[in-house]
Amino acid sequence: MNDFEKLADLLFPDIDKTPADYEDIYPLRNLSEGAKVTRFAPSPTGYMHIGNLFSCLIDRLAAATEDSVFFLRIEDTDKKREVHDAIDKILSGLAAFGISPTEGATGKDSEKGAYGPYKQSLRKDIYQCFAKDLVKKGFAYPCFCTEEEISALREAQEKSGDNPGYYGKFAACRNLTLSEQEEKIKAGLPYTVRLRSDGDESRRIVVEDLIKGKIEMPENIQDIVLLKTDGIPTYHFAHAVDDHLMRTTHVVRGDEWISSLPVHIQLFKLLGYKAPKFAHISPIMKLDNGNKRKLSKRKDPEASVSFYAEQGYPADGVVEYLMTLANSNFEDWRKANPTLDKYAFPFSFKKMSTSGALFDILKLNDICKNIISLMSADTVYENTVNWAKDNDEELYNLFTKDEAFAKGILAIDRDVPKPRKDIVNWSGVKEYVSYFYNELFAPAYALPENINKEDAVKIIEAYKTSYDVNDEKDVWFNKIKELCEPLGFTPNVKEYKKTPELFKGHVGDVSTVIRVALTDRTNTPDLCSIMKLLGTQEIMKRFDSFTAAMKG
RNA sequence: GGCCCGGUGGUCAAGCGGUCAAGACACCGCCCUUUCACGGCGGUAACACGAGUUCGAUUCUCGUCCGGGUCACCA
Repeated sequence: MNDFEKLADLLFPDIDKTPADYEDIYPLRNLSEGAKVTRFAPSPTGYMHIGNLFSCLIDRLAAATEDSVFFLRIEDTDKKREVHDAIDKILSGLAAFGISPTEGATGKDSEKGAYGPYKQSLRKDIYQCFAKDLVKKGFAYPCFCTEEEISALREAQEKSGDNPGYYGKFAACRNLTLSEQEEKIKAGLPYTVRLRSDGDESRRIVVEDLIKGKIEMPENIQDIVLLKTDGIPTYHFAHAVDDHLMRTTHVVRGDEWISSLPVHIQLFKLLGYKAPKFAHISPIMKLDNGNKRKLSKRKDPEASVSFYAEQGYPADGVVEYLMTLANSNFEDWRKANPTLDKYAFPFSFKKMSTSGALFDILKLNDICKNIISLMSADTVYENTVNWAKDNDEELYNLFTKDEAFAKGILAIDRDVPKPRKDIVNWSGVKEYVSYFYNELFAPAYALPENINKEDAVKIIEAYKTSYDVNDEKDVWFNKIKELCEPLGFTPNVKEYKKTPELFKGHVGDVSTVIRVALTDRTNTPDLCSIMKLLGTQEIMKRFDSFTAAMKG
């Protein structure tokens, strides 16, 4: 037994499995040609960033074939940041956007799949086994430096102009003798397990990134921490071990990870495994004082996926917007296939942008408008009620009190070849329907400048006598036209445009008066439909209030 | 500062040595029209800069500038 082997046993006396054992426990997956294994691996902080959703969506999109695997792994290696029901939050967050992993964590203490456990905190023995193996081979060693010593080292390096870090001649614990190590361990000193880097700064690694293309960087020379003092691995080590054992084929992650690629490549090499393919995605940015920056958890509410739920954005709209950011040809595809499932879209890593896109809420709005315009009134109703239940009690009560009435409002100019696109999100529904409900209707009656109050009163008084709620649209409109001439208006818009000096206005102005009297707006959807919904009694009541207000 | 990545209209972006430099959102105008919306038609607007390579550069190379990321016992 050599010194490395003795050290390994000293460090990990209880670990008796070998990496080969785990090879047998987690065999190669039986995948057909073209199938991929992707994973979403968040840390359970209880917060889901729009960028998390984005990369998760890419994972889902990449794992498109029938037997592809898309699993959820919980990276709970930092106990300081862990939040209580974070896993359920992640799961319900994904579910809200219609994404469900095919394997991995399914709840706080549950999971499915043969490559688990999928919670890193449950895999301690596995990491230690691989760490032990590395120690045995001389690729890792215990480091007894304290945090104070490490930060003192960094300060000294900053002063001397050396690159900061624990490496080469600065790696104090790198060349401890076995007896020195043994002494410290027996004294109970806490230690981390560090990589004994065999990297050489003058050599370069080359990675063919699926999105960015060829990435070339100097080899890693840092003796990075593999296992923290509590025996739990750092991200780097867990990533290499897990993604190998779980047989991940494609690692999709934010491009802030590119800088640690040399470490990861080195780890896979030292462990003796083939590295997966990498796809590093650009962050979603925002313009701030003329500068681009990543959407920030602290400063930007729209950075959190919960923002979109609170605002009542349809989940599909958010996902489809993200898809246009992923592959801009998605828009064309959607136009050509308006009803196909979005996951039928032929996603391509190559078509992903290499630079960070600015988040454009206007574009999101447009996509959502289109999606909602294609929904049936019933669907819009259901979604609005669901949203209002948690976010707008007044709207919820109004809508559920008379379901048919609410659906009637939403049905106006819907289910036609060219539906209206007024609704961007469910929080906007209230404003859209407000004049239908007396609880929300507080008219100020702002008439357009070209119509005076006296004429307005005359129009309404005349119209009151002829209106019949049973009139169909053409009869209804003819009655409004008939109002025109006796009052000095013309039913003929073209005639008015030719000789405006002969008239007080045209039929459009007359309708506007009726519209204002009834809705206090100059712009609304089809007035005839609105009036049928309001009913004769309410109409007459509103006409009276209007004329009273005009006279008073 | 070291190391990476990036830079086409206001935004998202096609492009991959020869194009009048697509399209979408936003904006403006016109048409349709009882209002608004929808829809249709049209418009304003871009290859960061400087050298090279080439008959020819948005496209290839180098440099400059600008932006972003990263340099933890966080992921």
